[in-house]
Amino acid sequence: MTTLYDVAKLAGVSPKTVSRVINESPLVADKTRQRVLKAIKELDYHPNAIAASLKRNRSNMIGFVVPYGSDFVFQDPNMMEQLRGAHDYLTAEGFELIVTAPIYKKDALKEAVRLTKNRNVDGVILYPSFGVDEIINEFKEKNFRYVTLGICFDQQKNNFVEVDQTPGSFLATKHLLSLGHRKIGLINKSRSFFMYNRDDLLMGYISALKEAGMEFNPSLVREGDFTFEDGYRKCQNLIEENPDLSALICASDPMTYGVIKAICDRGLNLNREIEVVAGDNLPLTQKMFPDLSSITNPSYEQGRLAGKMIVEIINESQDIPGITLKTELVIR
Amino acid sequence: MTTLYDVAKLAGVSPKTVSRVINESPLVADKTRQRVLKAIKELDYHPNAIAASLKRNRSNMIGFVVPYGSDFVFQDPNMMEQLRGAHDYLTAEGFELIVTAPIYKKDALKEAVRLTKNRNVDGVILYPSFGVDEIINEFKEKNFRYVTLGICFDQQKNNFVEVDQTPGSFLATKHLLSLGHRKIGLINKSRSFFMYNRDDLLMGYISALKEAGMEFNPSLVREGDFTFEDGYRKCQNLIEENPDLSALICASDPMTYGVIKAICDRGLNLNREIEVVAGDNLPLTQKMFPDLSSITNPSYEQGRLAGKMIVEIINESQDIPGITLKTELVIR
DNA sequence: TCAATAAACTAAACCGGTATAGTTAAACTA
DNA sequence: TAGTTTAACTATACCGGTTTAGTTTATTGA
Repeated sequence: MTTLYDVAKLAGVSPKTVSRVINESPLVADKTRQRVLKAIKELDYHPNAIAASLKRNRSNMIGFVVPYGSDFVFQDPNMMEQLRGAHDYLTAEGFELIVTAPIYKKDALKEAVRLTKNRNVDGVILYPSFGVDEIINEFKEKNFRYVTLGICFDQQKNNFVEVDQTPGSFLATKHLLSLGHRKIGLINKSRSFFMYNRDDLLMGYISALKEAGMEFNPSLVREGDFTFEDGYRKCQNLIEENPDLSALICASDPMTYGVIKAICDRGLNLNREIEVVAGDNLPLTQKMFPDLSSITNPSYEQGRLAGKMIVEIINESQDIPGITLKTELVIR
Repeated sequence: MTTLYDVAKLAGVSPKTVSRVINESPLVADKTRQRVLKAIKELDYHPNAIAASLKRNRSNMIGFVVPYGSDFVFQDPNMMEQLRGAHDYLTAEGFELIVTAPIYKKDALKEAVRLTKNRNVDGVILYPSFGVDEIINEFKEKNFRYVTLGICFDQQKNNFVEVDQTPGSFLATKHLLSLGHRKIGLINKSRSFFMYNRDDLLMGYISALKEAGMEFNPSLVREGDFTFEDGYRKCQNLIEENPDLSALICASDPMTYGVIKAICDRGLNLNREIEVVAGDNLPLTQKMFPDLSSITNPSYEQGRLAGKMIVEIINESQDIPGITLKTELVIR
């Protein structure tokens, strides 16, 4: 291993001067800089980030902690989009992304703490999940840096990037109503799943109905857990309880796939007999089912902004007001 | 920050003794250990992995480098499965996983080098891609640890976990032949895509034909780039050139989705008019198209074994013979 | 009983950078 | 010209662990 000292020796300067050259400090004369750069090249020197981290007390690493175990996460396209967004921003900014998916939901926050305390990550991006309140309190107390993908507790004002699904579901419902549909099902997200404390999707749905002077019928709504299987089940269930169902809005694309399968399995014609609005507008959905209207879900942007926000929080050493993104509707 | 010294002071022992307790060394008397553990608890002490890494010259971090940019990678289910396998093994073994997806293919290997030299990862898992020969040579020379997901160069004997697709495509072809199909299309993987130097999929296909006494017809074969779009295009193309095509084998599931779309778009009936064998047997495919036979692709296992192998290489400080997994066929 | 050995522990150097404080040389000011 | 300021650079402590070599205490053996 060649070290900074080897370079200093060869260039005939002090270690600090080499350090300055590496960090592009202006406090080095051009002649000296050239000499140091030459030595660096000659020795094929690469600075040791670990050593720098130790002294700087900053690792330039960000933890990305996802709950529910890897089999859920790495197969959930929305989480992958969020991860992708965070990855793209953070690597461009010189950060390394440590990804971890603890098997048990309740371990997710412990993981965030572990990464911060033991691994010295500069910050963590995490999902709302059970027991988050106390951990976030611990984070606040100890001045740990974090950004949550969604709101974790009622009074949270800072350090989150959430998606408000009201506009998308409002527009979707309105669109379906305008097409003449009167019995519109909704496969909502489960309230308990991420401890979401807002019921945006349902609110958008209800207010569109209200606007049209229609009554809200709870038997047209189901809560789903974001999986294919649950989309399938809940769709079957909805159709059985509401034989005159003619349209269906889904909270997520994996559930949409389940819904499509259920509709086909019942021998019904997708969109002709039951019109479906997809939940995320993922690329695969667009390609496989190009004539499905879809609520958009800005997962990639959410992840990107979470990356941006954590960097800001780190650099400015203070909390940042949360961001709320909005869903839209793509009519096809 | 409480440090090891604070603990040592409170417990009335030397720093080294605390270090021994942390690392579960047997060279500490039980009484002393208890005293130290009490002090650790009292001070809520967490060891600093960065400091330990610096002296140990080992970071317990593994780099996972994927080429082609994040939009491909995080949306390619097979890569995610490999990542998931590696994640599960490595985190269980106490390693952190740094994931990075450089935008340009050619940067993937530079990334691997950067992670090793600058970030001090203990090893990297990487994909075969262009220019890999020289980099692997550099890795060998400098004694860097690596495992490749596939074979990178002709003479590679060590440090890889690859999948031999011969058995799956042989069995798939045989199966289709046994059902009476005589014109069986193959959407192969592109040879140049990963610099695969073996043509296993094609070989399995050809040898099954040969066994059945049939002639190999190159116009039934297309190379695909693993995307939905290319599956769609190549399927259209195959059908146009071979109107009597009655069955089709796909090298991957995303391409299978494209194929299915193309078949439906032509008004043909999937499986009744053109029988399709899927390429990966991904969970989503199983759920969406439960009566599609499929070649299996042990991506998760491949990733897991890559994780296992890199740990072995690190611990034993020597190369490990490569592993070849085999595909199978699931008939549905 | 006392030397030899093993067990338990410690002091101080070290890993490879960065930060602090201080030094030297050149440039500027009155 | 002497005094002051600025630019460029250096010596050394430091980050928080681990390692090395050595010391003290307890145990064993003849």
